[in-house]
Amino acid sequence: MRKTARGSSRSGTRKQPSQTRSKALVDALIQTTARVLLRDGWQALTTNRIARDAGVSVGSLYQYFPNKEALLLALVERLADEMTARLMEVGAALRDASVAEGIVTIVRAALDVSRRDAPLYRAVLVELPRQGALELFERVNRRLADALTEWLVDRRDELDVVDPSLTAHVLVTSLDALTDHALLFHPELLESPRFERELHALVSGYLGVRRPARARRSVNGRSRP
Amino acid sequence: MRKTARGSSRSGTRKQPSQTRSKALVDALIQTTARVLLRDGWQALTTNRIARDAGVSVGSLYQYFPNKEALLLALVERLADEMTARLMEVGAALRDASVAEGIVTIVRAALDVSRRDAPLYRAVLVELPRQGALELFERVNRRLADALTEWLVDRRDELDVVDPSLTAHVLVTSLDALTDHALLFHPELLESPRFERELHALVSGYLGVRRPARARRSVNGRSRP
Amino acid sequence: MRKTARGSSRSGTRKQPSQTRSKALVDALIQTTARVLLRDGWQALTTNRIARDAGVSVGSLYQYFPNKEALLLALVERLADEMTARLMEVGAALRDASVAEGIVTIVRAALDVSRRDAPLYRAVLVELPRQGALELFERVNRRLADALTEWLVDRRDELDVVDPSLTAHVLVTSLDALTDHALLFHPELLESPRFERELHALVSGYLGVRRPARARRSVNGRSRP
Amino acid sequence: MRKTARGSSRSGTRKQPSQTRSKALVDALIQTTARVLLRDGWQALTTNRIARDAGVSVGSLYQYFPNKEALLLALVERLADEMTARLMEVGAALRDASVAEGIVTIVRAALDVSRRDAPLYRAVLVELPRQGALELFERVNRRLADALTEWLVDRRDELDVVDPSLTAHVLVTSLDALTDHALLFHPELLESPRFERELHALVSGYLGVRRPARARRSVNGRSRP
DNA sequence: AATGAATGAGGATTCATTCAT
DNA sequence: AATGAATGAATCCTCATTCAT
Repeated sequence: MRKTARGSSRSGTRKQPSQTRSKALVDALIQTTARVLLRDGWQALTTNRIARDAGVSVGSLYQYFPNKEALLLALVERLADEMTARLMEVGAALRDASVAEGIVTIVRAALDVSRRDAPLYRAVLVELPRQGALELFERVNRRLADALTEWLVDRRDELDVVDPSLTAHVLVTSLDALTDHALLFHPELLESPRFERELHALVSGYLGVRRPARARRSVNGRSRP
Repeated sequence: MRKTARGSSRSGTRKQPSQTRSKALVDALIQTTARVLLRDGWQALTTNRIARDAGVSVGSLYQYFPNKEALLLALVERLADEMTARLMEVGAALRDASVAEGIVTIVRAALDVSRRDAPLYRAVLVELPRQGALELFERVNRRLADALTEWLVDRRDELDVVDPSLTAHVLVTSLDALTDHALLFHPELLESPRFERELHALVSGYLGVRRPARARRSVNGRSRP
Repeated sequence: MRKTARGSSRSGTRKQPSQTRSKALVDALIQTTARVLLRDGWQALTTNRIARDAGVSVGSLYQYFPNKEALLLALVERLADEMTARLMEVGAALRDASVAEGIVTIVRAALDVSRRDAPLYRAVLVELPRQGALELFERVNRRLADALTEWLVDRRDELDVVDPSLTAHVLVTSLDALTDHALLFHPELLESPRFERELHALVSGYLGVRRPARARRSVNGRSRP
Repeated sequence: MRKTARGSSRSGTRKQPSQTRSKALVDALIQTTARVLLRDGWQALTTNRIARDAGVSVGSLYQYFPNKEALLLALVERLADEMTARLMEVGAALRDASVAEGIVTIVRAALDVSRRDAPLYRAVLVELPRQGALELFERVNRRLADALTEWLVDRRDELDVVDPSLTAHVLVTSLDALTDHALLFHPELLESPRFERELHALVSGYLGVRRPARARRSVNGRSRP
């Protein structure tokens, strides 16, 4: 029967790669998927091509992924996991940060996450049409928002924040949306200090942290008289 | 031959639909494309299906569009044009608006544009994997940014703005990114006053306009009467 | 979606071949299916092979048959139709036949139907694993049984028949089963007078028509003293 | 490689399962084959599935069966063997049976054999497309025919039989064909006394044994006391 | 200009079979 | 002997595109 996938879970791997060998195979397949996507784009991304490039047979691919979609999802999942891991560090760094330091940390984190694996992340955002992928990235943001909320609560006195949870959400969403947007349409911005400065200003302004007028450009400077 | 288009121009209509009949046909095809995309999704969006639903033959479709991609692009183009038209009105309304009024206008415009044709816009964002489409939407933003730049220049005295063009760009990008993001992941936000309020706060803060009510502890704000 | 056939009827042709051209194509495909099945057997019966041998593209095949199964069913249907047509003639010939003539007619009909297209019929019986096919052949038998029932009723006085309908059914089923069996395991029997004679004896005996003892072999002879 | 078996003997087990363990394994595989065929049909009948359900590895399956076909054949063989065993008893019972008893015995035997394992037997008949299988069942019939021939010869005086061997063959073939047919198309008949009565009438008529009760108008029958 | 039947390369997926461990 | 991961040829079916009418 060609028509219906009879695999078990329909999304997710077909069998838990407990053995080392299997793990390596799954890894190779996901990485090859990324590579092919980057090198030759969406239309070159066929299961046969992936398998061949990964140095295995199609049969092996289907031993570990019930169908093509599952493989794609695994790629996205992996990307999301890496982002989450990096954001966990940000959360830790945030704990003892002053307001000024915190803002810098957050802005920098947003940029870093986008910069890292930027081309792949971009390809995934642009080329993969699937819904499920987007939800995974949402989860990543939720993680960061939680860490940020905590930080905002701790600095309630110094900041113009009424609802920390909402504010955190808006901040994360904004930064995510802005960096994603930059990644898609103005990749060069991700490397531009000017862009970082503007993000800084946006966050500062939103949080009610004003630097002296006419001195906006000194991001991190001690206020001049 | 599937992958390689041997048609002439590769993007844009194959012939200018000068006759009324042709124009109507092109319209019907684009609208049908939208309808099919909305009703049955990306997978159902085949040229044969579109032609049939539009009441014409595939041959006719290919008389006016060199290939499928061109048809998709035409749909996106039409959407972008409608947005631009609406933003032109915003630009006009902006001319004589005070700072406070302007901010409201801009925020509202961003939301309105996303809300209008939200399902179709969403479908296009989520389902169409093509690169070209995104660039079209960029053009729309550029239009708004220009109008906004002018407005910022005129109100230079009242605002904490050094580089109006850059500020306009960041504002437009932010709002666009935020509303797109909301459209994709939290459609309900587009209808929520809370979301509008936060966008408002973001813009105000970024422009250095403090709203007194909320300024529990305005670090450096000069409260205005 | 590759998995589910989205064709309309799932069994039967995808579109009514109203045009002459289409009819010819459908015919060619069915005949080619038969030819391939006969020449190279079940495993050679792939859609691509059939299309190629029929001198058309696979695409065309799928224009007229929603899937492989439908094509196979069409072949069986055609065979069943031809049998039915031939049996209609038998029904007519039966009307005015005497008891003795009728028995000869029926036995001969059973053999004729099996002999005609015997190899194809055999291939279909042996090789096509599908259920639906079998039901079609059942319909054919029902037709013959009806004609036979009428005949039995008309000759009630001369025959040892209590329930004509049941008797007709048993007769038809027996003859069908016996000839099918012969077709499958002893094809040579279909051409053997001996076999015909035995069928004759079976039917005669079942109907209570006894020929003089020790003279059983004279099938059609006028009884000798 | 799918189509071409490169195994040694092509039919029959690869090695004689001399050890108990091996015997058990072969048994398990055949039984599992039957179970899968019954539960999930022809399509689910893959070697991997069979092995898994039987609790062994595919490798082990191929240790004892050179290819899939051999396994299927073994299943059919087992079924045929069981039938043969049962028919041996019939042959014994026949020895001392009177004409009337013998007819009852034979008819009943035909029905019994079909009824036993009816679902599996049916599945094998309907679903297994292989040629070889059918020949096995032929062997079974030959066995019964031999026993029947002997019986006919012994009762030559009481019966209107010229060629016992041929008559036996026709009888066995008829009964087999009729019960198989019933199994496939009217399974309920196998349990119906009416059907048994008709088979009885068929055999009696064929053998020239008239039942007085029904002989409303026996054309030429010599009524026996 | 319009039609829509025809095309056919290409894609996802299966499964009998092998062979290194 | 047993395992089961790996193989890959082969299958069914799709759909963008063409072109004879």
